[in-house]
Amino acid sequence: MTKQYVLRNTGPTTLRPSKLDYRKELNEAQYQAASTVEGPLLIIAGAGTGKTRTLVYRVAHLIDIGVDPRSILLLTFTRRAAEEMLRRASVLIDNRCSQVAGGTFHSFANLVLREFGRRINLSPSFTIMDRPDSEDAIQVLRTEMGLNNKDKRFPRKQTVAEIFSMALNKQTTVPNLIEQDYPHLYESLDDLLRLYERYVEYKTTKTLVDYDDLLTKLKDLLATHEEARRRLSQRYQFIMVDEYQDTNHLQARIVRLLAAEHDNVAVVGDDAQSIYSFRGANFRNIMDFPEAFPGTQIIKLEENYRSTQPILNLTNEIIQRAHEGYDKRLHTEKREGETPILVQAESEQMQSRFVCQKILELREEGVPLWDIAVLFRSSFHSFDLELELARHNIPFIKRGGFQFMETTHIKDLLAHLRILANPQDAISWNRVLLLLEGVGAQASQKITRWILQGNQAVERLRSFEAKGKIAHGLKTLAQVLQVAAEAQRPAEQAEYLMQYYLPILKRNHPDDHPKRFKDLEHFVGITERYRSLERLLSDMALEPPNDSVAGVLAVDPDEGPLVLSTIHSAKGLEWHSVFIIWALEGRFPSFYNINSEEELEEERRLLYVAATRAKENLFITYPIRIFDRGLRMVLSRPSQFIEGISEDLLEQMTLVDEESNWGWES
DNA sequence: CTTTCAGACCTTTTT
DNA sequence: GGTCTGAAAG
Repeated sequence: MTKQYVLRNTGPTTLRPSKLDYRKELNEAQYQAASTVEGPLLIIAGAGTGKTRTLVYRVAHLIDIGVDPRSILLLTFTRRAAEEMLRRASVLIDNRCSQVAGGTFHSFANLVLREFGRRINLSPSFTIMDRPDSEDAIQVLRTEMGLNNKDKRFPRKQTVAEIFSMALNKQTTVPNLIEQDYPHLYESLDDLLRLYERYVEYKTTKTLVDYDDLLTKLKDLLATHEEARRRLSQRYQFIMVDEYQDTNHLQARIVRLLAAEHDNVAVVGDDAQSIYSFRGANFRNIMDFPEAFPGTQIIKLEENYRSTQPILNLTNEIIQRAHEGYDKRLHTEKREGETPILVQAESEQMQSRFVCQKILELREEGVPLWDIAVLFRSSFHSFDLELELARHNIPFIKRGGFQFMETTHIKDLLAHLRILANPQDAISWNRVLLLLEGVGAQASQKITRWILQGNQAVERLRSFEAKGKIAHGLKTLAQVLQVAAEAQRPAEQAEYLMQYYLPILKRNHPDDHPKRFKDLEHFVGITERYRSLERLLSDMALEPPNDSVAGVLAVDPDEGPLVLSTIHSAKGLEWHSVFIIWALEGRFPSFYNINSEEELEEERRLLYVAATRAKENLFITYPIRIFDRGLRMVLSRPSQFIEGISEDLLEQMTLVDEESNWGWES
């Protein structure tokens, strides 16, 4: 058989004029952004200015002029965003769009490292640790090092994990970070540094990779292996990055290296919508882009197609009060519209009742539930509202905050699967062993060490000498893992392991195991979609299904549910009507983020992002005089971001309780 | 010595 | 609902 050499249609020489008739569909700036395909391009796109639309046309245009879809890389903030854009591009052109490489930086790093990891001594079968996994590892090492039974208090594992991660993402060192942001932990600095060293070593020996490693290792690969860099850069001839204001220096560096061969990079972002600095994101990345890429063309999209003028008047005012000067005033042709409304409620309960009642009214007026969203700063802010919605049988889904993948029982089941995929995964062994009766922290670590000393993990587990209950538990576990390993599909393995896990579930959660069981079944359902266990596990770590199961029981199957979301998870989305609840000083801005000007500015941008999600109606609500148990203080002032805004821009409203008129009744 | 259980405390935002 | 602590139980 003759060997074949595939000639690929990439590079500018094959470009031909586009047949796509998109000139009519885009305004001048959008058209420029979509059709400028070569060289570095910075698109500054205000909220609702058709940024996604522009990117969609850009992808379609590239393919239309003959670019091989496989040589296009579309980096977005979530995988769903990439999928959505490619779906829309497919409608414009054809299915070739599905061959475009797209996803988050982390998922892209995952793919590249599975392919090229060997070059930096990383086994391609590495397991991705999510944040709780990192915390578990830190916990194990801390106990091992005897750091928790000293007289001085050691920071909690979450804090430790956050410090380690932050140091990398903010491009600083642990000592510097402690000095700046955690001065109260200064006395633990030496221990933290030793722990950090152990943590790095631990991950390496166990073939574990955390979120930060994905980016760091990809950067290292590109920076130090010229051959890999050249191959990747030649493979991805046209690179696009969405939400560039929320990338950090590592990601910027990765983009720079990936584009080394051609400089064909288009980044899109809005400095006024940067809301991820807690993750090391820096909106100055946007400003610095032209320096990293000399000859950058800059295009600004300023016409808003989403919101009515009254909504824009308010959002312009909110961002105008920022100290960092964003020279941005969005305008729109959609002049008519309702003035946004500020609602003061007596109590949290009244706030929830108002939102429910108004939602039902909107629905009567013909606004579908799925086109309404309730947004909030922190995920627990919606707890009371969730109860109220349930009372009115209003179906909803909740996004952001604590996820279903992070619940104990799902993580337990997942740990069993992870052992099958990576028998070196000490974190999962530890978790799985702790579930056995009679096994605590000491025993589980001892057994884990024993297992990892050999190659045949399950055999090692069998040969561990134990007595009574423990011995029995280990035998059963070994047997179950062996049988599960022989199953073909991930779903069969998950189902089998779930059966084994059920008695443990009942024992550990006597009160609510039926509810948790439903979650497990739901999870097993998700695994049906996968043929490869490795792929399943990567996806669960990088792009977990992020809708909670709670509100899925829609009353009317034709009508999608109402959306409850943290503002962070609402990024890039839009709704007919938007409620922003808890606009209360201490909650929004969050009490934890009022210590510096930068933090406060980010909170303000967060409100800006939330308010610019609305197309027609915007309600901002707050309950007055609330005792916050967590903060142990009374919150009684509306958010500083909306205080003193003129009534022309934000109409004020107070709630009157119908029942209070019946005072004579009781 | 290790596990288990009861009670106190705290809860930002996410790949 | 989670984590951490201390004390009882194994």
